[in-house]
Amino acid sequence: MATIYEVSALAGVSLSSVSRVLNDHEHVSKKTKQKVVAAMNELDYRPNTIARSLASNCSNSVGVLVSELHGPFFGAMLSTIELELRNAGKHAVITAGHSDEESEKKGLDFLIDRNCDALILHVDAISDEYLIKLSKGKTPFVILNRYISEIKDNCFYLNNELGGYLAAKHLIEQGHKDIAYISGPTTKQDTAERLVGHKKALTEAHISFKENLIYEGDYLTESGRDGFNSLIKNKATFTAVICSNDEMASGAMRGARDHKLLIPEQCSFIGFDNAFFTEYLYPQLTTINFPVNDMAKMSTLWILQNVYKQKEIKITNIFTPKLIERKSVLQK
Amino acid sequence: MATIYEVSALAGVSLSSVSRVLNDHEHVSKKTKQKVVAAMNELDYRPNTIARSLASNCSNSVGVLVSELHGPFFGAMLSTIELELRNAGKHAVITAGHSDEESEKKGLDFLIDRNCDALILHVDAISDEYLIKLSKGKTPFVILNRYISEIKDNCFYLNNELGGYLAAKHLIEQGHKDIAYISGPTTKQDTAERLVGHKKALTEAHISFKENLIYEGDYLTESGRDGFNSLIKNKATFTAVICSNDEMASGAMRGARDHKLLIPEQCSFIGFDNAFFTEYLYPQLTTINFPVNDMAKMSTLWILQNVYKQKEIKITNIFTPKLIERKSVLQK
DNA sequence: CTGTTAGCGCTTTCAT
DNA sequence: ATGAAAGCGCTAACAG
Repeated sequence: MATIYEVSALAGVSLSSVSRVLNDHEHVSKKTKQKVVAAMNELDYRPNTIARSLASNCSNSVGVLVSELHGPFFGAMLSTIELELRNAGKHAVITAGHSDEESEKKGLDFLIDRNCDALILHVDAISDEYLIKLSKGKTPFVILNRYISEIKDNCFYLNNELGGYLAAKHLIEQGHKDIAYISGPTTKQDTAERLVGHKKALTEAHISFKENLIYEGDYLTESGRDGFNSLIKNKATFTAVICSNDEMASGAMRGARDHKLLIPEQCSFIGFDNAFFTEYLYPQLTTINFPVNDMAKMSTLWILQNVYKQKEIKITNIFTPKLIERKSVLQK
Repeated sequence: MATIYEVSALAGVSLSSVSRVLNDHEHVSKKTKQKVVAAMNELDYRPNTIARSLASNCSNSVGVLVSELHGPFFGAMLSTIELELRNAGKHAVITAGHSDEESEKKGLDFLIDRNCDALILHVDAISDEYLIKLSKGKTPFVILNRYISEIKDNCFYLNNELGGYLAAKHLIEQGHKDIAYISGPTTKQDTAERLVGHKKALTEAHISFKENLIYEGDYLTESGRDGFNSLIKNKATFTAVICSNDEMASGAMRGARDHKLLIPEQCSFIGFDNAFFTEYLYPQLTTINFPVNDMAKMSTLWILQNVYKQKEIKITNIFTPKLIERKSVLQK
C-alpha cells in the first residue's frame, strides 16, 4: 500500500502539498495538483484513514447505540442514519445496548474510546443524570426517543401524548365507549405520556377511565396476547383495544381469535408505530404512525450541522404522530 | 484525556512498561504492573484506539456490508454478528450496499480503507470475478448467502435446492398437484437453486412442471400480490402457491383475499425464510426456516478463528433449511 | 503557493 | 524485566 511519502516522491513535491490536495485545500497551484493526482493514480494510493484520524483528531465516524439491531423500528432508524451519514461522507459505527444498563454503558465507552466524533443514542436503561454528566464531556451526542429537560436541544422525540390521544379519539368517533388498553411498561416515559393522551380523549368525551380495562405489557408480541386473555378472564367489557405498539396489537389480535372473536366486527384494534408488517396483517391494522425516519434523519442532520458544520437547516426536536386508518376498527 | 506518557510519568516507569501491561504481556514484574495500574486508575486513563490501530496495524474491527439495514432477514443477521463480535472484544462497522454494484463497491472500499481487519459481505451486485480478485488482497473476508467455487471456504450459504424441494414435497404430501410458484429474480443464484429443488420434488411425484404456473417476482411484498393476480388473470389452475420469501407470500395472500378466496381452504400458501412476522399473519404462514442466525454466527466465528486466532471450532459452510408447519396449508 | 518540522498516542524492536 | 528510540501515515503550524 502506497503512502503519502511515495506519492510526494513520485510527484516531486513535498508531503504537505500532497496532504493539501488530499484535503482539497485552496492555495495549491494547478500544476502541483495535477502532478500529485497523477502520482496518486499511478500508485493507486489510498489514504490511511486511521493515520488521518490520529493526526487530525477527527475520525469522520459517528457512533450509534440502539437497543437492538433487529425489529422494524430500529431497522428503519439505522437505515436512515446510515444513508444520511454516507451521503455526507461520514460513517456509522453501530452497536447495541439491549436495554441493559451495564451493556449500554459498555457500548457508550466503546464508541467514545473509538474516537467517534459524535454519538446517536437510543438508550433506556441509562439514567438521565448519567447522560447529563456525559453531555459535559467532549463527545457531542443526540438522544432519540427521550426527553431530558436539562439537555433538551439534544433530544429528538415523538409527541407521545398526542399519539395516545389520537388513537382514543378515533375509536370514540367511531362510536366506541368501552376501550381496553394494553400498554408498555408504565415506568417508561413514552408509555406514561401516551396514557395521558388516552385519558385526555376519554375525559373530553365524558367517558370515565376504568382501571380494569388496562393491562401492562412489555412491548413484545406475546404480552399482547396475554393482555387480551387477561382482559377476557377478568370479564372486562370492551369493544376495542388500543395497544402501545404494533407487535402487541398483533398478539392481541391472535388472542381475540383464540376466543373466536371476529375482527373488527366483535373487537376493534389500534396499534402504534406503523411498522411495515401492519399492512400484512389481516385485517390490516389501523395504527398511529411514528415518523422514525424523519426523526432519525433530523438527528443525523443535527450532527452534520453542529459537529461537522456541513448543513444549515432548521432543527425540529419534536415529531408528530398521525392516525393511519386501515381495516381493524369497526364503525359502530 | 490522559495519555500513556502521563501514566508512565506518574507510575515512574517507561512507556514500554505501560504498553506492556496494557497489552497483557508476560515478563512484567508484579510491582511495576501494580504501579502502572494504580496510575491508570488515578488518571482515569483510556487508551486511544486510533493510535493503537496505527501503531499495531490492527483495528480490532470487522466491516459488515449488507444489502439493507432493515428487514427481518438482515435484522437477525446484524444482531447475531454484533453480539458475537462484541463477546470477542471486537466490533462491527456496518454499512449497506443496496444491491447496487457501484454502491457495493463503495461500501467495500470504505471498509477496507477504514482498516478493518476482516469483512463479512452480503452482496449481490458485485461479480464473482471481483470477489475472487479481492480475495487476493490483504483483507480477509467471508461471503454470506452465496457460493463461489474458487473461494468456497469463505462462503456460507443455505442449501437452497433442499429448501425448494421441501416446500413442494410438503404440498404434494398434503395432496396438492397444481402448485403455483412465485419466485425471486431468476438471475439470482438462490432463486435458481430453489427452483431446481422444486422441480425435483415434482418429478419424483410424477407431476409435470408447467411454465404458466410460475411468476417471477422481486422479493418485495407487492410483487407477491401482482404475481397472484397475474396467475388468476391467466386462468392458471392451482390449489397452492409457493413463494420465494415470506414478504411475497404475505402479498400473495392479500391477492387471494382480493379475489375473495379463503386461506387455506381455497388456496394454500408456503413462504420462505421464516421471518418473525409469519407468526402474526392470519392464518399463520407455513414456511421454510432459514437459519440466518446460525449462518451469521458461524461466519463470525470463522473470522475470530482465522483472523484473530481466538476460537478453535469446526466450521460448516452449508446450512440446512427446514419446513415449519403452521396454518396456511390445507390437507386435501 | 510550497516546504520543513513537529507532533497525534501508541507499539515494537533492540539493547541493557 | 525494563528502557530508549524509531516508527505507524498523516496533519498542521510555521517559515519562507
